Amino acid sequence: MESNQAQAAPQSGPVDFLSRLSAADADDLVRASQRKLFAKNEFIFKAGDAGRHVYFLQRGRVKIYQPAPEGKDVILWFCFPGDMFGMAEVARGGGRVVHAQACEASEVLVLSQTELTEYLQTHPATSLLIMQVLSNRLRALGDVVVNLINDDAQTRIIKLILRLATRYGVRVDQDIHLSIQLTHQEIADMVGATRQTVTSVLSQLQRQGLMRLENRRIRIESMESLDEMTNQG
Amino acid sequence: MESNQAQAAPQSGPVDFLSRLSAADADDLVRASQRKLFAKNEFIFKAGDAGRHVYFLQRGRVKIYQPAPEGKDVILWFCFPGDMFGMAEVARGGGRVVHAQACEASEVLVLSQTELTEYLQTHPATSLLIMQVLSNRLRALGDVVVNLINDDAQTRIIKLILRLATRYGVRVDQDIHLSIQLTHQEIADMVGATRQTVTSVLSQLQRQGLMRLENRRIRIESMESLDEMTNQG
DNA sequence: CCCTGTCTGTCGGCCAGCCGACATTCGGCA
DNA sequence: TGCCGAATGTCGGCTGGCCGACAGACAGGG
Repeated sequence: MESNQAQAAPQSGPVDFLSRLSAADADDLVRASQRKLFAKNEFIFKAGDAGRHVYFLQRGRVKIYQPAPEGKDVILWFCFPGDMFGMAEVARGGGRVVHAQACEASEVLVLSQTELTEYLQTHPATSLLIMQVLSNRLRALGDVVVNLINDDAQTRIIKLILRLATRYGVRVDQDIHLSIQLTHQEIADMVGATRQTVTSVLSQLQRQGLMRLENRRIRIESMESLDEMTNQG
Repeated sequence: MESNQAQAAPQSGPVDFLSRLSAADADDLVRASQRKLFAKNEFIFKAGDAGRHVYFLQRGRVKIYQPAPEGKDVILWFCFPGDMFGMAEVARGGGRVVHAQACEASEVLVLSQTELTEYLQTHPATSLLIMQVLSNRLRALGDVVVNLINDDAQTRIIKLILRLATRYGVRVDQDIHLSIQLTHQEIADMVGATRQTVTSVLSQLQRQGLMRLENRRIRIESMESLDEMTNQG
Protein backbone atom coordinates (compact mmCIF):
# COMPACT_ATOMS: atom_id res chain seq x y z
CA MET A 1 0.00 0.00 0.00
CA GLU A 2 1.58 3.16 -1.25
CA SER A 3 5.13 2.33 -0.32
CA ASN A 4 6.32 5.81 -1.18
CA GLN A 5 5.30 8.86 -3.12
CA ALA A 6 7.86 8.68 -5.87
CA GLN A 7 6.41 5.56 -7.35
CA ALA A 8 2.84 6.32 -6.44
CA ALA A 9 2.29 8.62 -9.40
CA PRO A 10 3.43 6.65 -12.40
CA GLN A 11 0.16 6.68 -14.27
CA SER A 12 -0.01 10.33 -15.15
CA GLY A 13 3.52 10.52 -16.49
CA PRO A 14 4.88 13.76 -17.80
CA VAL A 15 2.56 16.69 -17.33
CA ASP A 16 3.16 17.36 -20.97
CA PHE A 17 0.78 20.01 -22.09
CA LEU A 18 1.44 20.41 -25.76
CA SER A 19 1.39 16.74 -26.66
CA ARG A 20 -2.04 16.36 -25.14
CA LEU A 21 -3.56 19.06 -27.27
CA SER A 22 -5.23 17.94 -30.44
CA ALA A 23 -3.17 18.69 -33.54
CA ALA A 24 -5.60 21.39 -34.61
CA ASP A 25 -5.60 23.05 -31.18
CA ALA A 26 -1.82 22.93 -31.08
CA ASP A 27 -1.62 24.60 -34.47
CA ASP A 28 -3.96 27.33 -33.30
CA LEU A 29 -1.83 27.84 -30.25
CA VAL A 30 1.30 28.29 -32.33
CA ARG A 31 -0.57 30.75 -34.51
CA ALA A 32 -1.94 32.72 -31.58
CA SER A 33 1.39 33.00 -29.81
CA GLN A 34 4.81 34.33 -30.61
CA ARG A 35 8.02 32.38 -30.57
CA LYS A 36 10.92 33.52 -28.45
CA LEU A 37 14.47 32.28 -27.94
CA PHE A 38 16.48 32.33 -24.75
CA ALA A 39 20.16 31.70 -24.29
CA LYS A 40 21.56 29.37 -21.68
CA ASN A 41 21.18 30.85 -18.18
CA GLU A 42 19.00 33.67 -19.46
CA PHE A 43 15.95 34.51 -17.37
CA ILE A 44 12.55 34.12 -18.97
CA PHE A 45 10.98 35.94 -16.08
CA LYS A 46 11.98 36.84 -12.55
CA ALA A 47 10.20 37.14 -9.24
CA GLY A 48 8.68 40.57 -8.99
CA ASP A 49 7.78 40.83 -12.67
CA ALA A 50 4.19 41.61 -13.54
CA GLY A 51 3.55 38.16 -14.92
CA ARG A 52 1.03 38.64 -17.66
CA HIS A 53 2.27 35.87 -19.95
CA VAL A 54 2.08 32.14 -20.19
CA TYR A 55 4.86 30.10 -21.74
CA PHE A 56 5.03 26.81 -23.55
CA LEU A 57 8.42 25.23 -23.86
CA GLN A 58 9.20 23.88 -27.29
CA ARG A 59 12.90 23.16 -27.03
CA GLY A 60 15.39 23.26 -24.19
CA ARG A 61 14.99 23.11 -20.46
CA VAL A 62 13.76 25.62 -17.92
CA LYS A 63 14.30 25.76 -14.17
CA ILE A 64 11.54 27.20 -12.00
CA TYR A 65 12.73 28.27 -8.60
CA GLN A 66 11.73 30.49 -5.77
CA PRO A 67 14.42 32.81 -4.49
CA ALA A 68 14.49 33.33 -0.77
CA PRO A 69 15.75 36.74 0.24
CA GLU A 70 18.78 36.15 2.44
CA GLY A 71 18.23 32.43 2.19
CA LYS A 72 18.66 29.50 -0.05
CA ASP A 73 16.89 29.28 -3.34
CA VAL A 74 14.41 26.46 -3.69
CA ILE A 75 14.01 24.71 -7.01
CA LEU A 76 10.37 23.83 -7.46
CA TRP A 77 10.63 22.01 -10.78
CA PHE A 78 12.15 21.71 -14.20
CA CYS A 79 10.21 22.19 -17.40
CA PHE A 80 10.80 20.04 -20.44
CA PRO A 81 9.63 20.44 -24.03
CA GLY A 82 5.86 20.36 -24.04
CA ASP A 83 5.48 21.82 -20.58
CA MET A 84 3.56 24.94 -19.74
CA PHE A 85 4.85 27.39 -17.18
CA GLY A 86 4.02 30.78 -15.74
CA MET A 87 0.33 29.90 -15.69
CA ALA A 88 -0.28 30.15 -11.97
CA GLU A 89 0.61 33.81 -11.64
CA VAL A 90 -1.41 34.74 -14.70
CA ALA A 91 -4.46 33.06 -13.24
CA ARG A 92 -4.15 34.46 -9.76
CA GLY A 93 -2.63 37.83 -10.54
CA GLY A 94 -0.26 39.53 -8.18
CA GLY A 95 2.97 39.09 -10.06
CA ARG A 96 5.65 36.47 -10.27
CA VAL A 97 7.03 34.90 -7.16
CA VAL A 98 9.45 32.57 -8.90
CA HIS A 99 12.31 32.82 -11.35
CA ALA A 100 12.17 30.97 -14.65
CA GLN A 101 15.63 30.45 -16.06
CA ALA A 102 16.72 28.60 -19.18
CA CYS A 103 19.13 25.78 -18.30
CA GLU A 104 20.16 25.57 -21.91
CA ALA A 105 19.32 27.38 -25.12
CA SER A 106 15.54 27.24 -25.26
CA GLU A 107 12.65 28.09 -27.48
CA VAL A 108 9.26 29.02 -26.09
CA LEU A 109 5.82 30.09 -27.20
CA VAL A 110 4.56 33.17 -25.42
CA LEU A 111 0.93 34.06 -24.92
CA SER A 112 -0.29 37.20 -23.22
CA GLN A 113 -3.09 37.03 -20.71
CA THR A 114 -5.61 38.42 -23.17
CA GLU A 115 -4.43 36.12 -25.91
CA LEU A 116 -4.76 33.22 -23.52
CA THR A 117 -8.27 34.18 -22.47
CA GLU A 118 -9.25 34.45 -26.08
CA TYR A 119 -7.68 31.12 -26.88
CA LEU A 120 -9.50 29.45 -24.02
CA GLN A 121 -12.81 30.84 -25.15
CA THR A 122 -12.36 29.39 -28.60
CA HIS A 123 -10.83 26.14 -27.33
CA PRO A 124 -12.77 25.26 -24.22
CA ALA A 125 -11.32 21.77 -23.87
CA THR A 126 -7.99 23.36 -23.13
CA SER A 127 -9.21 24.65 -19.79
CA LEU A 128 -9.54 21.09 -18.62
CA LEU A 129 -5.99 20.39 -19.62
CA ILE A 130 -4.72 23.39 -17.71
CA MET A 131 -6.56 22.25 -14.63
CA GLN A 132 -4.88 18.90 -14.99
CA VAL A 133 -1.46 20.45 -15.19
CA LEU A 134 -2.07 22.62 -12.16
CA SER A 135 -3.50 19.68 -10.24
CA ASN A 136 -0.52 17.54 -11.04
CA ARG A 137 1.84 20.17 -9.76
CA LEU A 138 -0.23 20.62 -6.64
CA ARG A 139 0.05 16.94 -6.02
CA ALA A 140 3.78 16.94 -6.67
CA LEU A 141 4.35 19.85 -4.32
CA GLY A 142 2.28 18.16 -1.65
CA ASP A 143 4.58 15.19 -1.88
CA VAL A 144 7.59 17.43 -1.57
CA VAL A 145 6.19 18.93 1.61
CA VAL A 146 5.53 15.51 3.11
CA ASN A 147 9.04 14.42 2.19
CA LEU A 148 10.60 17.45 3.80
CA ILE A 149 8.73 16.86 7.01
CA ASN A 150 9.03 13.11 7.38
CA ASP A 151 12.25 12.01 5.78
CA ASP A 152 15.91 12.45 6.54
CA ALA A 153 18.32 13.84 3.98
CA GLN A 154 19.28 10.52 2.43
CA THR A 155 15.69 9.45 1.95
CA ARG A 156 14.77 12.82 0.48
CA ILE A 157 17.55 12.56 -2.03
CA ILE A 158 16.64 9.03 -3.06
CA LYS A 159 13.01 9.93 -3.46
CA LEU A 160 13.97 12.91 -5.54
CA ILE A 161 15.99 10.71 -7.85
CA LEU A 162 13.15 8.23 -8.19
CA ARG A 163 10.71 11.02 -8.86
CA LEU A 164 12.92 12.48 -11.54
CA ALA A 165 13.37 9.03 -13.01
CA THR A 166 9.67 8.44 -13.55
CA ARG A 167 9.39 11.76 -15.31
CA TYR A 168 12.68 12.28 -17.08
CA GLY A 169 14.29 8.85 -17.07
CA VAL A 170 15.31 6.99 -20.20
CA ARG A 171 16.10 3.28 -20.16
CA VAL A 172 19.60 2.53 -21.50
CA ASP A 173 20.58 -1.15 -21.29
CA GLN A 174 20.13 -2.12 -17.65
CA ASP A 175 20.27 1.43 -16.40
CA ILE A 176 17.99 4.41 -16.33
CA HIS A 177 19.55 7.67 -17.38
CA LEU A 178 18.19 11.00 -16.26
CA SER A 179 18.10 13.56 -19.01
CA ILE A 180 19.09 16.48 -16.84
CA GLN A 181 22.46 17.75 -15.78
CA LEU A 182 22.37 18.54 -12.10
CA THR A 183 25.03 19.89 -9.80
CA HIS A 184 25.07 18.81 -6.19
CA GLN A 185 24.06 22.32 -5.31
CA GLU A 186 20.94 22.09 -7.43
CA ILE A 187 19.99 18.78 -5.89
CA ALA A 188 20.48 20.36 -2.51
CA ASP A 189 18.18 23.20 -3.51
CA MET A 190 15.50 20.71 -4.43
CA VAL A 191 15.55 18.60 -1.29
CA GLY A 192 16.41 21.23 1.26
CA ALA A 193 19.84 20.07 2.26
CA THR A 194 23.35 21.46 2.04
CA ARG A 195 25.67 20.78 -0.83
CA GLN A 196 28.00 18.82 1.43
CA THR A 197 25.27 16.51 2.61
CA VAL A 198 24.26 15.81 -0.97
CA THR A 199 27.86 15.06 -1.92
CA SER A 200 28.30 12.56 0.85
CA VAL A 201 24.97 10.82 0.33
CA LEU A 202 25.56 10.50 -3.41
CA SER A 203 29.04 9.10 -3.05
CA GLN A 204 27.77 6.59 -0.55
CA LEU A 205 25.06 5.50 -2.99
CA GLN A 206 27.68 5.13 -5.68
CA ARG A 207 29.88 3.03 -3.41
CA GLN A 208 26.88 0.77 -2.83
CA GLY A 209 26.53 0.41 -6.58
CA LEU A 210 23.01 1.79 -6.74
CA MET A 211 23.80 4.63 -9.12
CA ARG A 212 26.56 6.44 -10.93
CA LEU A 213 27.22 10.04 -11.80
CA GLU A 214 28.72 10.72 -15.19
CA ASN A 215 29.35 14.31 -16.08
CA ARG A 216 26.56 15.53 -13.82
CA ARG A 217 24.10 13.08 -15.21
CA ILE A 218 22.56 10.48 -12.95
CA ARG A 219 22.54 6.84 -14.05
CA ILE A 220 20.38 4.64 -11.89
CA GLU A 221 21.60 1.07 -11.68
CA SER A 222 18.94 -0.34 -9.42
CA MET A 223 15.61 1.36 -9.01
CA GLU A 224 14.43 -1.52 -6.86
CA SER A 225 17.17 -1.25 -4.26
CA LEU A 226 16.80 2.51 -4.13
CA ASP A 227 13.09 2.14 -3.68
CA GLU A 228 13.55 -0.33 -0.86
CA MET A 229 15.77 2.09 0.99
CA THR A 230 12.98 4.61 1.19
CA ASN A 231 10.62 2.20 2.91
CA GLN A 232 12.28 2.10 6.26
CA GLY A 233 15.72 3.65 5.87
CA MET B 1 12.03 43.99 -0.58
CA GLU B 2 9.59 41.21 -0.07
CA SER B 3 10.41 40.86 3.58
CA ASN B 4 8.66 37.52 3.94
CA GLN B 5 6.12 35.28 2.33
CA ALA B 6 3.41 35.46 4.95
CA GLN B 7 2.68 39.07 4.27
CA ALA B 8 3.47 38.92 0.58
CA ALA B 9 0.08 37.54 -0.41
CA PRO B 10 -2.46 39.81 1.19
CA GLN B 11 -4.10 41.01 -1.98
CA SER B 12 -5.82 37.84 -3.04
CA GLY B 13 -7.39 37.16 0.33
CA PRO B 14 -9.51 34.10 0.88
CA VAL B 15 -9.58 31.75 -2.07
CA ASP B 16 -13.30 31.79 -1.60
CA PHE B 17 -14.85 30.08 -4.53
CA LEU B 18 -18.55 30.38 -3.97
CA SER B 19 -18.61 34.07 -3.16
CA ARG B 20 -16.89 34.86 -6.42
CA LEU B 21 -19.46 33.15 -8.52
CA SER B 22 -22.23 35.29 -9.88
CA ALA B 23 -25.52 34.83 -8.04
CA ALA B 24 -27.03 33.04 -11.01
CA ASP B 25 -24.07 30.71 -11.41
CA ALA B 26 -24.12 29.93 -7.72
CA ASP B 27 -27.81 29.09 -7.89
CA ASP B 28 -27.17 26.76 -10.78
CA LEU B 29 -24.41 25.10 -8.84
CA VAL B 30 -26.69 24.45 -5.92
CA ARG B 31 -29.25 23.04 -8.27
CA ALA B 32 -26.77 20.80 -10.08
CA SER B 33 -25.29 19.39 -6.91
CA GLN B 34 -26.53 17.55 -3.89
CA ARG B 35 -26.22 18.66 -0.32
CA LYS B 36 -24.56 16.45 2.25
CA LEU B 37 -23.97 16.70 5.98
CA PHE B 38 -20.97 15.49 7.90
CA ALA B 39 -20.56 15.14 11.63
CA LYS B 40 -17.58 16.44 13.54
CA ASN B 41 -14.49 14.35 12.81
CA GLU B 42 -16.22 12.44 10.05
CA PHE B 43 -14.23 11.87 6.88
CA ILE B 44 -15.54 13.34 3.66
CA PHE B 45 -13.05 11.31 1.70
CA LYS B 46 -9.87 9.45 2.47
CA ALA B 47 -6.60 8.82 0.68
CA GLY B 48 -7.07 5.83 -1.60
CA ASP B 49 -10.65 6.63 -2.52
CA ALA B 50 -11.50 6.89 -6.19
CA GLY B 51 -12.03 10.62 -6.03
CA ARG B 52 -14.68 11.36 -8.57
CA HIS B 53 -16.37 14.21 -6.73
CA VAL B 54 -15.77 17.85 -6.07
CA TYR B 55 -16.96 19.52 -2.90
CA PHE B 56 -18.00 23.00 -1.96
CA LEU B 57 -18.13 23.82 1.70
CA GLN B 58 -21.21 25.70 2.79
CA ARG B 59 -20.96 25.49 6.53
CA GLY B 60 -18.37 24.19 8.93
CA ARG B 61 -14.66 23.57 8.57
CA VAL B 62 -12.69 20.90 6.78
CA LYS B 63 -9.10 19.79 7.26
CA ILE B 64 -7.16 18.55 4.25
CA TYR B 65 -4.14 16.49 5.16
CA GLN B 66 -1.81 13.98 3.67
CA PRO B 67 -1.23 10.89 5.76
CA ALA B 68 2.29 9.56 5.68
CA PRO B 69 2.48 5.81 6.09
CA GLU B 70 4.58 5.17 9.19
CA GLY B 71 5.17 8.87 9.51
CA LYS B 72 3.62 12.06 10.64
CA ASP B 73 0.56 13.41 8.95
CA VAL B 74 0.95 16.72 7.20
CA ILE B 75 -1.86 19.23 7.21
CA LEU B 76 -1.93 20.99 3.88
CA TRP B 77 -4.77 23.39 4.55
CA PHE B 78 -8.12 24.12 6.09
CA CYS B 79 -11.26 24.81 4.11
CA PHE B 80 -13.77 27.41 5.18
CA PRO B 81 -17.28 28.12 3.98
CA GLY B 82 -17.12 29.04 0.32
CA ASP B 83 -14.04 26.96 -0.38
CA MET B 84 -13.81 24.24 -2.98
CA PHE B 85 -11.91 21.04 -2.30
CA GLY B 86 -11.25 17.69 -3.88
CA MET B 87 -10.80 19.34 -7.25
CA ALA B 88 -7.19 18.40 -7.91
CA GLU B 89 -7.74 14.65 -7.90
CA VAL B 90 -10.83 14.92 -10.07
CA ALA B 91 -8.88 16.85 -12.66
CA ARG B 92 -5.80 14.68 -12.67
CA GLY B 93 -7.40 11.32 -11.97
CA GLY B 94 -5.60 8.62 -10.07
CA GLY B 95 -7.49 8.74 -6.81
CA ARG B 96 -7.23 10.69 -3.60
CA VAL B 97 -3.92 11.17 -1.91
CA VAL B 98 -5.22 13.23 0.98
CA HIS B 99 -7.81 12.91 3.70
CA ALA B 100 -10.61 15.45 4.01
CA GLN B 101 -12.05 15.48 7.50
CA ALA B 102 -14.74 17.70 8.98
CA CYS B 103 -13.35 19.63 11.96
CA GLU B 104 -16.88 20.41 13.04
CA ALA B 105 -20.36 19.61 11.81
CA SER B 106 -20.30 20.62 8.17
CA GLU B 107 -22.49 20.98 5.16
CA VAL B 108 -21.17 20.54 1.65
CA LEU B 109 -22.33 20.55 -1.94
CA VAL B 110 -21.21 17.50 -3.87
CA LEU B 111 -20.74 17.37 -7.60
CA SER B 112 -19.73 14.28 -9.52
CA GLN B 113 -17.11 14.51 -12.22
CA THR B 114 -19.68 14.31 -14.99
CA GLU B 115 -21.91 16.87 -13.31
CA LEU B 116 -18.90 19.13 -12.97
CA THR B 117 -17.93 18.76 -16.61
CA GLU B 118 -21.45 19.57 -17.61
CA TYR B 119 -21.57 22.55 -15.32
CA LEU B 120 -18.31 23.88 -16.70
CA GLN B 121 -19.57 23.58 -20.25
CA THR B 122 -22.62 25.63 -19.47
CA HIS B 123 -20.74 28.07 -17.22
CA PRO B 124 -17.42 28.64 -18.93
CA ALA B 125 -16.37 31.53 -16.71
CA THR B 126 -16.17 29.12 -13.83
CA SER B 127 -13.14 27.40 -15.34
CA LEU B 128 -11.20 30.58 -14.84
CA LEU B 129 -12.18 30.67 -11.20
CA ILE B 130 -11.07 27.12 -10.67
CA MET B 131 -7.71 27.90 -12.21
CA GLN B 132 -7.40 30.79 -9.82
CA VAL B 133 -8.13 28.59 -6.85
CA LEU B 134 -5.61 25.98 -7.94
CA SER B 135 -3.02 28.65 -8.66
CA ASN B 136 -3.48 30.19 -5.26
CA ARG B 137 -2.93 26.88 -3.57
CA LEU B 138 0.11 26.21 -5.70
CA ARG B 139 1.51 29.50 -4.60
CA ALA B 140 0.70 28.82 -0.96
CA LEU B 141 2.32 25.40 -1.07
CA GLY B 142 5.38 26.86 -2.72
CA ASP B 143 5.71 29.21 0.20
CA VAL B 144 5.37 26.34 2.62
CA VAL B 145 8.20 24.51 0.92
CA VAL B 146 10.45 27.55 1.05
CA ASN B 147 9.62 28.03 4.71
CA LEU B 148 10.44 24.46 5.54
CA ILE B 149 13.79 24.70 3.86
CA ASN B 150 14.95 28.10 5.00
CA ASP B 151 13.48 28.80 8.39
CA ASP B 152 13.94 27.43 11.86
CA ALA B 153 11.03 26.14 13.88
CA GLN B 154 10.19 29.41 15.59
CA THR B 155 10.13 31.34 12.32
CA ARG B 156 8.02 28.68 10.65
CA ILE B 157 5.47 28.86 13.43
CA ILE B 158 5.29 32.63 13.36
CA LYS B 159 4.91 32.68 9.61
CA LEU B 160 2.17 30.10 9.85
CA ILE B 161 0.29 32.25 12.33
CA LEU B 162 0.66 35.31 10.14
CA ARG B 163 -0.49 33.37 7.10
CA LEU B 164 -3.53 32.09 8.95
CA ALA B 165 -4.24 35.59 10.17
CA THR B 166 -4.44 37.11 6.71
CA ARG B 167 -6.86 34.41 5.67
CA TYR B 168 -8.87 33.57 8.76
CA GLY B 169 -8.20 36.47 11.12
CA VAL B 170 -10.90 38.71 12.55
CA ARG B 171 -10.11 42.02 14.18
CA VAL B 172 -11.42 42.27 17.76
CA ASP B 173 -10.47 45.47 19.54
CA GLN B 174 -6.70 45.68 19.33
CA ASP B 175 -6.24 42.01 18.65
CA ILE B 176 -6.72 39.67 15.74
CA HIS B 177 -8.54 36.47 16.51
CA LEU B 178 -8.08 33.38 14.41
CA SER B 179 -11.30 31.58 13.74
CA ILE B 180 -9.86 28.10 14.01
CA GLN B 181 -9.29 25.91 16.99
CA LEU B 182 -5.86 24.36 16.73
CA THR B 183 -4.05 21.96 19.00
CA HIS B 184 -0.30 22.18 19.31
CA GLN B 185 -0.14 18.86 17.51
CA GLU B 186 -2.02 20.25 14.54
CA ILE B 187 0.25 23.26 14.37
CA ALA B 188 3.19 20.89 14.49
CA ASP B 189 1.71 18.94 11.60
CA MET B 190 1.50 22.09 9.57
CA VAL B 191 5.01 23.40 10.11
CA GLY B 192 6.87 20.14 10.36
CA ALA B 193 7.95 20.27 13.95
CA THR B 194 7.25 18.21 17.05
CA ARG B 195 4.46 18.97 19.44
CA GLN B 196 6.98 19.80 22.17
CA THR B 197 8.77 22.36 20.04
CA VAL B 198 5.47 24.04 19.21
CA THR B 199 4.53 24.16 22.89
CA SER B 200 7.74 25.82 23.90
CA VAL B 201 7.77 28.33 21.06
CA LEU B 202 4.17 29.33 21.69
CA SER B 203 4.65 29.80 25.41
CA GLN B 204 7.69 31.91 24.75
CA LEU B 205 5.70 34.09 22.36
CA GLN B 206 3.01 34.46 25.01
CA ARG B 207 5.56 35.46 27.63
CA GLN B 208 6.77 38.12 25.22
CA GLY B 209 3.20 39.40 24.96
CA LEU B 210 2.94 38.90 21.22
CA MET B 211 -0.03 36.55 21.32
CA ARG B 212 -2.33 34.62 23.60
CA LEU B 213 -4.01 31.25 23.42
CA GLU B 214 -7.53 31.02 24.70
CA ASN B 215 -9.23 27.70 24.47
CA ARG B 216 -7.14 26.64 21.50
CA ARG B 217 -7.81 29.84 19.67
CA ILE B 218 -4.96 32.13 18.78
CA ARG B 219 -5.25 35.82 19.62
CA ILE B 220 -2.56 37.92 18.01
CA GLU B 221 -1.64 40.99 20.01
CA SER B 222 1.01 42.42 17.75
CA MET B 223 1.21 41.45 14.12
CA GLU B 224 3.98 44.00 13.65
CA SER B 225 6.32 42.53 16.24
CA LEU B 226 5.65 39.04 15.02
CA ASP B 227 6.36 40.11 11.50
CA GLU B 228 9.62 41.73 12.50
CA MET B 229 10.79 38.52 14.09
CA THR B 230 10.58 36.72 10.78
CA ASN B 231 12.86 39.15 9.02
CA GLN B 232 16.08 38.15 10.64
CA GLY B 233 15.23 35.92 13.57
C1' DC C 1 46.54 23.26 -24.59
C1' DC C 2 46.45 25.89 -20.62
C1' DC C 3 44.17 28.38 -17.04
C1' DT C 4 40.49 29.84 -14.32
C1' DG C 5 36.32 29.46 -12.27
C1' DT C 6 33.17 26.13 -10.87
C1' DC C 7 32.20 21.82 -8.91
C1' DT C 8 33.31 17.84 -5.88
C1' DG C 9 35.17 15.47 -1.79
C1' DT C 10 36.21 15.41 3.13
C1' DC C 11 36.87 16.90 7.84
C1' DG C 12 35.61 18.58 12.80
C1' DG C 13 32.95 21.38 15.69
C1' DC C 14 28.61 22.63 17.10
C1' DC C 15 23.66 23.18 18.08
C1' DA C 16 18.51 23.08 16.91
C1' DG C 17 15.30 20.22 17.53
C1' DC C 18 13.98 15.29 18.00
C1' DC C 19 12.81 11.65 21.25
C1' DG C 20 11.12 9.65 25.43
C1' DA C 21 9.22 10.33 29.79
C1' DC C 22 6.58 12.34 33.03
C1' DA C 23 3.56 15.63 35.72
C1' DT C 24 -0.15 18.81 35.25
C1' DT C 25 -4.16 21.01 33.50
C1' DC C 26 -8.12 21.40 30.74
C1' DG C 27 -12.71 20.72 28.99
C1' DG C 28 -16.46 18.06 27.36
C1' DC C 29 -19.62 14.57 28.31
C1' DA C 30 -22.27 11.53 31.73
C1' DT D 1 -20.68 18.08 39.38
C1' DG D 2 -17.25 14.86 38.76
C1' DC D 3 -14.47 12.09 35.85
C1' DC D 4 -11.48 10.69 32.16
C1' DG D 5 -9.16 11.17 28.02
C1' DA D 6 -6.88 14.57 25.62
C1' DA D 7 -3.94 18.47 25.51
C1' DT D 8 -0.22 21.13 27.53
C1' DG D 9 4.17 22.10 29.95
C1' DT D 10 8.87 20.81 31.04
C1' DC D 11 13.10 18.23 31.34
C1' DG D 12 17.77 15.84 29.67
C1' DG D 13 20.18 13.29 26.46
C1' DC D 14 21.40 12.48 21.88
C1' DT D 15 22.34 13.21 16.97
C1' DG D 16 21.55 14.56 12.05
C1' DG D 17 22.94 17.71 9.46
C1' DC D 18 24.53 22.63 9.22
C1' DC D 19 28.56 25.56 8.92
C1' DG D 20 33.15 26.85 7.72
C1' DA D 21 37.26 25.61 5.65
C1' DC D 22 40.16 23.67 2.55
C1' DA D 23 42.26 20.65 -1.17
C1' DG D 24 41.72 18.38 -5.43
C1' DA D 25 39.32 17.58 -9.87
C1' DC D 26 37.01 18.98 -13.84
C1' DA D 27 35.73 21.24 -17.98
C1' DG D 28 35.11 24.60 -21.08
C1' DG D 29 36.44 29.05 -23.16
C1' DG D 30 40.24 31.63 -25.04
